[in-house]
Amino acid sequence: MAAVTVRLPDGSTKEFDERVTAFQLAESIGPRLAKAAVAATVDGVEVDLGARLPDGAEVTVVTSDSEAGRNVLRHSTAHVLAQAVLRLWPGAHFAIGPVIEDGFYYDFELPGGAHFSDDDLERIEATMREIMAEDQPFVRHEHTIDEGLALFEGQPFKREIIEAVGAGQDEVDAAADGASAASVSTYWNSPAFSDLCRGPHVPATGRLGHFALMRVAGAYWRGDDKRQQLQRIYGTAWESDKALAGHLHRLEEAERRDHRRLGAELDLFSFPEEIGSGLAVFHPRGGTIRRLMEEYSRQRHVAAGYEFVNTPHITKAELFETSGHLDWFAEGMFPPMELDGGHQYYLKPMNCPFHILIFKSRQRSYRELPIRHFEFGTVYRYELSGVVHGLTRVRGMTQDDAHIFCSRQQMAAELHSTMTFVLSLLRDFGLDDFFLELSTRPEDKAVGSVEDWDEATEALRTAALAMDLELVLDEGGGAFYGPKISVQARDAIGRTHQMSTIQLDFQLPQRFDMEYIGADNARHRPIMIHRALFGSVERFFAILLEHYAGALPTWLSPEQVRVLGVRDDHEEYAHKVADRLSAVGARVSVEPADEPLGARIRRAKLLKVPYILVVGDDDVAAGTVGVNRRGSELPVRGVEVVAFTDQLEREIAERRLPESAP
RNA sequence: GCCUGGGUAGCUCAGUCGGUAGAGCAACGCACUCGUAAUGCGUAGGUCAGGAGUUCGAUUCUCCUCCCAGGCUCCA
Repeated sequence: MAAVTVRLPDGSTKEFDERVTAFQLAESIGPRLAKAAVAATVDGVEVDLGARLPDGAEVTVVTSDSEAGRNVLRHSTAHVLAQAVLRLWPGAHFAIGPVIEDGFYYDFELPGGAHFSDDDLERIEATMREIMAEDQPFVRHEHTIDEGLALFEGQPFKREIIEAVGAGQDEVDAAADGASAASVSTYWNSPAFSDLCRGPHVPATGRLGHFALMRVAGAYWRGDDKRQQLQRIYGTAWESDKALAGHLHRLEEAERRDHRRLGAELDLFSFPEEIGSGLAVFHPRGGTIRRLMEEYSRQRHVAAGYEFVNTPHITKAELFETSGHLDWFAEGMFPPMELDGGHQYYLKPMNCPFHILIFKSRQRSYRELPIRHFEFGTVYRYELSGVVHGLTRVRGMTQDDAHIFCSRQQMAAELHSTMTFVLSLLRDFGLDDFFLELSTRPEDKAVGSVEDWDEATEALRTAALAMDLELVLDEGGGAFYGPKISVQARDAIGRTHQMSTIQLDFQLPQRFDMEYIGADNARHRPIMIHRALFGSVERFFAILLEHYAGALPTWLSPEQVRVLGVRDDHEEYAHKVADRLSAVGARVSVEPADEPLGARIRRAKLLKVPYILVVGDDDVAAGTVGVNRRGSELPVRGVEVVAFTDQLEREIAERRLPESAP
């Protein structure tokens, strides 16, 4: 047999006397690599370790500690999950079991309409460990469509996937499940179990084991809410117990930062049941933070040439008929109220039509453009009960909403300055890791000419590219009336959040017959840009809270300094210090000495107050304070009041951010 | 809206195989006057989410509604 040469990622080559498997290649390179190997790529295609390598192939060994390798582990673990469920519930149907971020899931339908309970997860996990102990091989087979259908007799979901392929439909989706136009592939583990799958898989189930089942949930078959609901089990799998523990720890960390938990602990906001789902009230501390966010935003908007407007919360139905909202957004709106002899009034879900009416209140000249109307506009949306979530998905929210009306010639410059403005504002709040997403024309529900869409999309793209940030394309993700750019921010623990949106709109100006008089004395239609930088104040609040784990920068903290006297006869001095700080605009409180100092310090720490000042005999005598700064190990004694006041004043004025994320 | 799991004191939770409930923290009172993350003792606090049904009797079983969590679908 002819010698075989394969090329490795570092550019080197290796020769063999015969066609070796990917695993043999790994072994020939080193035992550690062979041990870590879970799959390989040959000329860019992922294959099993057992695959024989063709001559001249470019081969990469995929190891379990890479993202690709973990995905192989997760996919294989998902198969074991399915096998365990079929072992425990004979006659169960299994649907799909893909890899997702940090884990996997598998969808099932249990016989007799049974459902998984939390206790079942433990049983399933135990059975999975048995299967792993059995070290069953993953053996790949290719089948024709008919063979596949026969093999999955009694498994309607598998057959549906295969049938879709046979009918020449849905090829792309089906390929992911192990089917291509000509054939389907399966992985055989034991006489009792094989699964439709594209692979690759680890060589045997003994290779797995660092996994956990997380939860059960319902999920629609094929994600379609018209179709039946299946039982989904979520799990996670990693290359080692250490990596698994790390993941579980990250989940705990995220839970610790959960804004709903922090909102209660820090006494910021609540959702009284008496008011209704998704409707928040902000307590004094939360209200202070909101006020500070809004005040700073207002200040920046004034400087950026926005004008402030105010509009009501309800309106006659006709306004939303004109805007088109009742055609395409009605299900997102609260039902109408009937008033004034049959007139229907709606709570507003968006502010745009109101701002348009302000534009239209008199004739406009090109000399006025661009006109930028800004409002903290409170809107109400009837979110389905299952989607309401903390402050991030609510039924009543306040948008930092503005609409820019400009000429086509001004559009590019406006987009550019808006983008610059957005990023600058977000950075001032301490978010600095961004990428942009460009959402283009939705195929099925777009209105307006393709030329308009193209022009608008290009204008957005140009503005986005000028920001020198990563730009991701969201094909077909735009609203029906225009394309949009959204700013995505990564927070302190690496999660991404959609923040600002900048949306171009040719439609509403037309629907409302907006116009201005140009230099040519003719009527022209303005372009409209919708933009919200926080998105909603509530949501931005939640993101900031989680980003800082509740320890907001001093300038945003509801209570910046708490002064504690060591004994109650230090209280007079404590108040003197507090007055000095209040005089420079700081938010300060003094707590009486009715508890031991340690307990009072603990309370202040739990509230994440940036500065705790302790004053005792020495301080009264010397005019100093003891400074216990949030995040620092040791307090600093004997700081001159003037020196502390000066540095605090500077820190607030500069809106300084915490030195390191907490 | 759909699926699963929940709702017991202000918070975190225990408990009742159907006989109306308990802890820790918090609150309140008294004592303690203290130098950097929990002082001690005491008191009060619950239509066991709400409603209906079954039952001699329901916080417990059944049904409905509301609210919450995690998903699905949707979305700022």
